[in-house]
Amino acid sequence: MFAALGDPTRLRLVTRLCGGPLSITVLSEDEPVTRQAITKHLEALSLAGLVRDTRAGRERLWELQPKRLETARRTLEHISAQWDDALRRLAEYIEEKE
Amino acid sequence: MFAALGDPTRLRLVTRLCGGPLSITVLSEDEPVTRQAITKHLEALSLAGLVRDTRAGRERLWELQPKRLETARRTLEHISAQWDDALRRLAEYIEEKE
DNA sequence: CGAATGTGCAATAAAATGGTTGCACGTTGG
DNA sequence: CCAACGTGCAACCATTTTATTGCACATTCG
Repeated sequence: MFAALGDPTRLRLVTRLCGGPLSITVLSEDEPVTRQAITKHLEALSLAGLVRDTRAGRERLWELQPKRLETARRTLEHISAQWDDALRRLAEYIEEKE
Repeated sequence: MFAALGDPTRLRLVTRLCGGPLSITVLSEDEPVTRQAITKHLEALSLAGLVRDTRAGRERLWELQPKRLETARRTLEHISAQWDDALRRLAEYIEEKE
């Protein structure tokens, strides 16, 4: 999932989808790459569980699926917390030594 | 930075560094790839501002630099928040319509 | 109906990525 | 001192990723 958000184009797509569902063509308009490239990026995001698509006539609408964002956030929090612990232990160790 | 955390080996390195600074050789011992590969991963993490290195004699110690993790977390929070807003607006819109 | 629109699929090309080997160089400890 | 250890650097290879082009298919609207 971090890999999915790691591409600048995909991160941009995610932020644009914050405003609500959009079609492939609309998403392509403000990007410097072709529609097909955008499709592949959306499929990558879908594989990571970050977005999902709905068919509406001849359009394919993509929308955010923010549950996975929560898990990513928790992972980062976990790492931060562990690091804080490590720092605390290190401080205690130094104090003990002196 | 999401790209930096996107590689499984690098994410593993980050979690291992939660316990405190470690040298390249030590980090390589539990990984299936060569020391040089680990070096490249550490440099990628360094470029993203996630870790930093200190020289200690002939060793090079790497440690976490968790400030950037905070900004990443905030980014995810921001995206989640925007999405919540969008959902709320959508709900209001539908209600208004009926 | 027929043209325009929105999309899907396949082949391909170019670039980035992840990994390796081989060797050189500084540091440390007996 | 010198052998072992920890690291740096460069060349190189394979795979994956990113993006393109060309064409086909379905849907909508005048």
